[in-house]
Amino acid sequence: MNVKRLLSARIEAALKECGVEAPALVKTASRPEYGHYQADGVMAAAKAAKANPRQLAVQVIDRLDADDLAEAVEVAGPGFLNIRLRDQFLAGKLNLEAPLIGKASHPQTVVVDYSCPNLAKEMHVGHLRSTIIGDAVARILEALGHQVVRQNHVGDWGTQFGMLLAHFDEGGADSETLSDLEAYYRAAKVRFDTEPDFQAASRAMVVALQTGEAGARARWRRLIQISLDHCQTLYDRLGASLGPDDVMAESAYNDALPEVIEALEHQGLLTESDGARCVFLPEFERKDGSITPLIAQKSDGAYLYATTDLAAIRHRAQALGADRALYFTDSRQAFHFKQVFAVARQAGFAGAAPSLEHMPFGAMLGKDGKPFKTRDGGVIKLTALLDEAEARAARLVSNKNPQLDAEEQAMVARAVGIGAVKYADLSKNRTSDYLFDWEQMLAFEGNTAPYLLYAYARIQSLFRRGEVDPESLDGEAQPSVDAERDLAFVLARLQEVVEQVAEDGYPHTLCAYLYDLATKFTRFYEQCPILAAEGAERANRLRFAQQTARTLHAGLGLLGINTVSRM
RNA sequence: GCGCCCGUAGCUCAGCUGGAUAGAGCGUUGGCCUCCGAAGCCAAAGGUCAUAGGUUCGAAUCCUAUCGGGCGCGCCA
Repeated sequence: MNVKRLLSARIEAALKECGVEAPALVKTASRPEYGHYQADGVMAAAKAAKANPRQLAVQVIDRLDADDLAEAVEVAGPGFLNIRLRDQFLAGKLNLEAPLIGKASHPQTVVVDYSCPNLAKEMHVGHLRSTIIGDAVARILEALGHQVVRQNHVGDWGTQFGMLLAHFDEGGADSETLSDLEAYYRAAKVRFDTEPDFQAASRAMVVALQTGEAGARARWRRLIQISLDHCQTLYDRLGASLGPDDVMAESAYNDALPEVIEALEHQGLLTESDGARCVFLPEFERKDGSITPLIAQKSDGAYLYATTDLAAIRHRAQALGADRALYFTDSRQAFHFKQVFAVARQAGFAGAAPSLEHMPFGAMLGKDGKPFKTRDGGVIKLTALLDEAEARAARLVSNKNPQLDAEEQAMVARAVGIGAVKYADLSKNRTSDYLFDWEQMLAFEGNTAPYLLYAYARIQSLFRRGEVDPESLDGEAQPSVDAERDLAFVLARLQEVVEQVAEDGYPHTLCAYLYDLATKFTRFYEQCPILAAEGAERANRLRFAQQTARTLHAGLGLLGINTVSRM
């Protein structure tokens, strides 16, 4: 149950009885001495109603029906409502047999467009953000009972494939030597830039591909399959919930592109400009009175990615029946999507639904604050990053826990290393630019995945040592001392945090929540002996431990991070 | 030139539709392992929230300008 929403509803009802319709603006209290939640909406409501905020606050409390959940609701300062929850109410949220996450009352169909690498190249660190953040949001939406349709809109079409296929064709490589896709791409690029004959062959190959010439098509299929397999290996290694069925490549829309143009034409949206067919929407007017066009078809007749994106929107709205379509791409494409979304609405490709939401993320910068590149101007391959992460974690594990057998050490190193990389990315606000730093990305202390995994492992260790079967624990955890109350309050907030992320697509709030949880648990653990306690107290503290373990496991699971019982 | 995003502690970042004394991690300093795992805990130092105005009972948050950074802006994706 979403406690925040429950409180908001109660307070808004009370406000309404006072003759004011206004949002309650409930948030977790800014300071612990203010209680659990605070409602700031009364002040704004009083302002709008030209009433005295403190007087209105008193009236709201008089009419507030919250005795079942709050032990105290008080007016403070200029008109804050401070709310302290009852221990009993918190305990009711901490039932070991109840599901941790409640389903949405109105399940939606949500398309999540993420990862989307270009198949001409190897996946590199730049693909992490879309893949990891999109995956977390997809999992979260699913956990809330929404129907999620993953769409891996991979780039498998366009001029650069002509180059690769020509290289393929001229004996520059065969499928066996494609194990290093990046090197293969670079080799082809060098030839393209230096050999006129090769350049001509490349262009011819594009034409052959587009006209459906059988040989070219066959080679193209082989090439993208190799690349897709490479991606899948990385998805599996990363623990991304993407599979072959989620691939909806650009080329899949090829047949729909003429229809898109036709539809635009039919609605009088197309204008020819310098030979290209464009859509000029008044909302994209510049200061000088000209309009930034969306180019739907080039002067040579070729289509562009805007056209493909329009076709994709039509597919998502009409064939997939999406209520929402979320796009996890970098923020440089913000204007592109703004245009495409506007044109899609105008053309009727999307009606009232789906809501089209670009979920942008910032650029990756180097330590110097400049756009990130390696010394030779290249990029760091994803494989290399994950190798390094696992190697560092393996050293640490063998150091800290040498008694684990080799197989378990390797398993733990994977969980810790991969988890650290993912968490480093997930824990930051996605919209800000991202500073790539090995040390920071592979840190194992402080607010990191290993810290959360460690808290979880300690709980499992506790159960082992106490010979407690956590599955056999049942009932509610009852808080009675402050360390327990603090822990209980965090545990009770999972639902509201998860719902928040489903709405706005910012998984870093879930990370912050889990870190807070692990911190509160560790304090509880330091202050409240569990196994040394006796009888009902011991049983109760074991319930806190188990509820924490369940929440950590579920929360990390939503982020796509696996827990380990020993590390 | 126009547009979008950003500027918070030495470093990396939070700060939720304006709200109470701006918070974490790393790093630094000092404590804590005969005590359920020290990848941990406790404590301390550290901030004119880029700058200058404005709106407001109240501004890191909203508005304007300036400085600084990143990114976009008709036939790449």
